[in-house]
Amino acid sequence: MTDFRDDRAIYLQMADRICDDILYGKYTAGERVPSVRELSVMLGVNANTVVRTYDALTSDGIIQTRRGLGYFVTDDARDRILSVRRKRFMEEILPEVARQARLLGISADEILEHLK
Amino acid sequence: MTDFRDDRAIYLQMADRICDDILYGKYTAGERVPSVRELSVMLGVNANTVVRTYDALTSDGIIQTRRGLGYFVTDDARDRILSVRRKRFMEEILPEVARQARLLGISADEILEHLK
DNA sequence: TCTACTGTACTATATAAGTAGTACACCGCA
DNA sequence: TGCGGTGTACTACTTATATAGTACAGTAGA
Repeated sequence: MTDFRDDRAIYLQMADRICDDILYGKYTAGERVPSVRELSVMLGVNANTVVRTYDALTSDGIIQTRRGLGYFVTDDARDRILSVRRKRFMEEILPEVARQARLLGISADEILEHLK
Repeated sequence: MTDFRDDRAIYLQMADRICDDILYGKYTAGERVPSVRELSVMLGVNANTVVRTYDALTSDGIIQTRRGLGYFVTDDARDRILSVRRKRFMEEILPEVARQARLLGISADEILEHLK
């Protein structure tokens, strides 16, 4: 049960990591992701929690299941992730960062300093 | 029960808002914050949830209680909040934003564009 | 003193999240 | 065919959140 935040559901954090890995190129289209039991051991998490993660990713069209074989990355997984992530980044994360910076008296230049 | 995210405990989101209000200057040092029952009605939340929020803020030294009177903003509340927020902003939020931007192919200039 | 507010402390219920374990059906391969 | 790995579907238990309601003690002011 290593390095998971306690302020967010583990199965959602795991889903984000899988998506990160797909963006990084660790898992490519058509490729198989670790099995439920494999990943549960790898991350020290219960198998049912992995199932919840894969269920979520499946309903988002990121992966698809082949009974008896495993879960596989869909062809448009990368595009779907990029689309959702970009939208959230622009419409939620950046505005919140701007608000926090204003509240904390941190200048845009100071922020730019730390973005490299 | 208006505008609370479902990915984080309500009592923690409420605590963040109280801190925001203190930074904004809505509540100043020595000033009284809304009573448990008042705030529960204002936000459409159960009174026990407000108690949890105020318990958390109390143990963080942001507010202090006077039985029969209410909860009051401590003298160093603002400093405490700024300290914690700045640390988290610099060490957690900004690095995560940088990572996301790199992953999504968003340039620093493009980010700076949205920070105003 | 009385009243109306305050914090405080309970009990009870419901749901989500996570863990633990078992069982069964499907698939590829030897 | 049999075996091992796979997804799938359960039950059971625990904890954290959140709600609902009640009760009691401290405080200020009429």
